[in-house]
Amino acid sequence: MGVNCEINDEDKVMLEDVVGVEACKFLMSRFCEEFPSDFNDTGSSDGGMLNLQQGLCQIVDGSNWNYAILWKIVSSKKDGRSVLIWGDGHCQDPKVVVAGERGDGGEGKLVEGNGEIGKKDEAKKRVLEKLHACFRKSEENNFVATLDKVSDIEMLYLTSMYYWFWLDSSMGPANCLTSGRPIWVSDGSACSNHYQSRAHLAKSAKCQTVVFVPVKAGVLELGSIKMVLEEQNLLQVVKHIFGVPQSVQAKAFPKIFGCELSLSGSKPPSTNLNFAPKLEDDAAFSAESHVGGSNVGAKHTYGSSANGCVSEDSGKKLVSEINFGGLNPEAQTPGVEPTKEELLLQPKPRKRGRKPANGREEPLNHVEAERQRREKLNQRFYALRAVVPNISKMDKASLLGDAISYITDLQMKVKMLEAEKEMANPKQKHVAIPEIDFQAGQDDALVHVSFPLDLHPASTVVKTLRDNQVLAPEANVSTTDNKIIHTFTIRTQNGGAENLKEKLQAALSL
Amino acid sequence: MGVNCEINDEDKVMLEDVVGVEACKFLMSRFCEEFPSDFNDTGSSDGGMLNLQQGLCQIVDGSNWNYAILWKIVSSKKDGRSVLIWGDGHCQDPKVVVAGERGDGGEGKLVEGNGEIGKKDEAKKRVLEKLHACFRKSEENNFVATLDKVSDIEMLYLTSMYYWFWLDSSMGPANCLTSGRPIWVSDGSACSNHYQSRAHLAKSAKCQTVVFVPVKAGVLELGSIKMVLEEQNLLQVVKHIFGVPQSVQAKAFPKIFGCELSLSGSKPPSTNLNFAPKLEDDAAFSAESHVGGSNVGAKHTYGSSANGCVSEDSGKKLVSEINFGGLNPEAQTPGVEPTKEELLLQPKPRKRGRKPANGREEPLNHVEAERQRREKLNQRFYALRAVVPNISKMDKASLLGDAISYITDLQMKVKMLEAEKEMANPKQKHVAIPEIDFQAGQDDALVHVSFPLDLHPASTVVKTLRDNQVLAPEANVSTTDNKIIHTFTIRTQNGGAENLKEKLQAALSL
DNA sequence: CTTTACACGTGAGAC
DNA sequence: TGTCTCACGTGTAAA
Repeated sequence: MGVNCEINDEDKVMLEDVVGVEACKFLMSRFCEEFPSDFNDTGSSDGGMLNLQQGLCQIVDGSNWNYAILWKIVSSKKDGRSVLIWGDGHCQDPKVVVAGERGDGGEGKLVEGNGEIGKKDEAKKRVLEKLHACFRKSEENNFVATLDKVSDIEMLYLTSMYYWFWLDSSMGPANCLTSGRPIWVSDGSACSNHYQSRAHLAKSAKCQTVVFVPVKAGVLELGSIKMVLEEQNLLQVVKHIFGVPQSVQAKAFPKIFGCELSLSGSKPPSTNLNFAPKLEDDAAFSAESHVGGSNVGAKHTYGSSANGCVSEDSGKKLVSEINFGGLNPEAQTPGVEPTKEELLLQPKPRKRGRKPANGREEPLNHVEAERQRREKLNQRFYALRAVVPNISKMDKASLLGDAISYITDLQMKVKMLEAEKEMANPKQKHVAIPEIDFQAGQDDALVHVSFPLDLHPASTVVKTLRDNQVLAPEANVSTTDNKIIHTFTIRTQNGGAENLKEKLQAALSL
Repeated sequence: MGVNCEINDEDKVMLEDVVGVEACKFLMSRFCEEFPSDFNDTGSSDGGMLNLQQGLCQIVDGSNWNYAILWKIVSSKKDGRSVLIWGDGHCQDPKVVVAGERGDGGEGKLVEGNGEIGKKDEAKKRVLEKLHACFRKSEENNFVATLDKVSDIEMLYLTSMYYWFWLDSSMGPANCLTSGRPIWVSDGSACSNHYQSRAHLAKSAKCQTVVFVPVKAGVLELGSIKMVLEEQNLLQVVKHIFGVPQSVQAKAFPKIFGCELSLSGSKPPSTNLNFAPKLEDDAAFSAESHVGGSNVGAKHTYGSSANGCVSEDSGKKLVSEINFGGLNPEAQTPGVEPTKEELLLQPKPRKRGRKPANGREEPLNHVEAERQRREKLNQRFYALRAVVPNISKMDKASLLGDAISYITDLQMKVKMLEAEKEMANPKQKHVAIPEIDFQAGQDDALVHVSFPLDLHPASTVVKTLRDNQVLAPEANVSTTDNKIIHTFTIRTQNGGAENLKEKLQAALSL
């Protein structure tokens, strides 16, 4: 198509309008930066999914999820810095199903396509074309042209294609990877924090739930416009399909260990100072040594980044970072034996980054369990907040109160509606036909059936005729296969019946 | 009436049936005990409400409350023991409004009275008459005879009239008085605990909320069949109308102080032992000295009976004992000066029953405030539990999850029902009359109106006729004022139309 | 024994 | 400044 990769002011305004100011800024900066082309694909080097697309479909199709994106972790050949890039994805929203892959673009399958493409859709398409032109090599075919209509979910999904992240964020996929723990957010406003610059797109798409799961190749992102509650089951499935990250923690981010340490004790400043020397050792250890096969990363799961690194952000309260099945064996099964490698490499520091209070090991898991319990509970609170409208105040008690009155309101509403329904339905066939008179003659019979006028479908006709002083006390009814035809023979001679046809039609169309 | 005050076995069975086994037992025991007639009316001695009834009406009428009872505290002239007796009350349920006062019985105003008095109502009336005969002096007129129908709420209310309590209970009005704190329970099952032997009556009346508020003259009890959430506003109003108790704590119940102490520290047993000696002093102090005018009772509010005395009862979790406006000035305004009397009488023990951690006073109120916050939150949880059906597990997280899915379910239900309603209503008048044919002649016109058979009220008739191989392709319709009469002339000669009348009636009554 | 859920006292941030 | 809410670590009790 005739779209070049220069972005003029007009383009920028359109871009800002469609993807939001932040995303525009982000994408412009990405455009200015050199695209990281010198990265090793660390994920696929040791046997990643043969067919990512298949796995993604398995997760998304027929589920509540509207899209899945696999952010692939790759590391620079030069300095070893890691970056998350678009690996693959799958999108499915109520109306449109699109599957896209980075290499060959994507094929848009249109389920519903009315010819009318709104102004906004046109803008979306132009933005996608522009992005494609700017970020993709020219030999890649432009799949955008094949799309008729771009839903908001699709827009979020397709724009994400041009994203890539350094692992320096305390939010979103990067944080998921560095913390090594899944992030499950099912509150719209909290989602925004994790969509970061994609927040505007996510909001437009009405995304209510976003989940990041650390997997072997990087991070799997799932999004839904529904509110999907935290579900360990799904995490297990994801783990099964996409594998578990070998070494969860990032290779060169001692910062997060610092963060983890800073929240270890109940008084962060002092304990942080006390444990600072150990931090360096540990960071060096995990930066250099890959202990293959065993879950060394589990050692770092105690310090939740939701409590540490994100601490200055108000969004911390809205985030649940849950434990990931068997990913954290120490927390799940506390008495587990450390592996040989662990014993070899760390003979002394049994629990890093966390003061065991009195030297004994037991309360540690207790603390962690309690932390998780709290997080789960909070997650439910945020979820509740999402489904209850008219929250008076933001505190929990008010929320519960509002939820209760909302529920009782709904119950009443349902009761009333159902009562109405019950009243309406049988009345039509029951109350409407109370009077039947059967006069049997010799060879024939007369059946009189009497209906209340109001409930009779012909009532509007009769009433309209009466309103116009037209007398039609009698009518003939003939029944065909599936129709009943009332034939009213009326006198129109004494005037007042002008435009009667129009009046009837008007009355009937009400 | 011809009801004597002897209770035979038959009476007892009826009594048990109507008021429940417990209430029957309680009332029988009360009947055997001598009614406390030698009590001082401590409440009215220092200027109680001039017109209690007025205040009770003010609280109940037009509100969600179905009844209000003022339990008056009176103390024995002999031994100083206190008892709560029926002071006054006001009852208002959806159907019946009754106001009763102890002295002159009560006047029953019947709003709705259909002449049909059921067997159960008869039993209720007989029970009330029996109770009246047993407990009231003969000169009091029997108001029961004036009642036509006794609702369950009324039954609870009227039976309560014959109740009186020693202050030795950890539940209900007695506990409210001894603890000096309002009790607000808006969970049906938890209500039972506080209704004590009246539980069966309360359950029959479907009482969902019961509130006890300590007031000047004793304890105000409010009950509602609705779930009414804790509301400080109401407590303030009650306080304003009925006044604040002068000396909240009971005169001779060191037991509750012991209870209060037992829960003071985080390790009940040890602290309880440590503070046991002090207990005796304090108990003696408050038993002997009436410090008029100041809120000495506030000293005792830390030990909440909901946490202490009731501890072995599972109902403890279902009870909220909340702070009562200015009733607990220390908790509300921490820096308040102790009164002279307090300083004189207790020079040393600053905060009884609670170790101030580090000697400073500030965290104490903090602790209390937090306690209240927790209780409030829990109260909401129990309330939520009450309105959400199908609770899978009893823990909070599951409760919230269930509530959320219940809400979404309800929302969907409402949406569907409303959609159905929208679909059904216009369809009846809109889709049913799509075809109208107007043939205007010279002096007359023919109006053909055609309906789908299924939506026509006469369809059952037509179908029934068809099913019986009766041909009636034509019928005559005549319209009267508010009826439409279809007259079908049918041939019945070729048989198969036997019992046609019955068949028609059967089809129409479906 | 472990697991799980809860309430408590406490420090901290928000207003 | 106090007041209110929250999250945290801890003790405890039931499963």
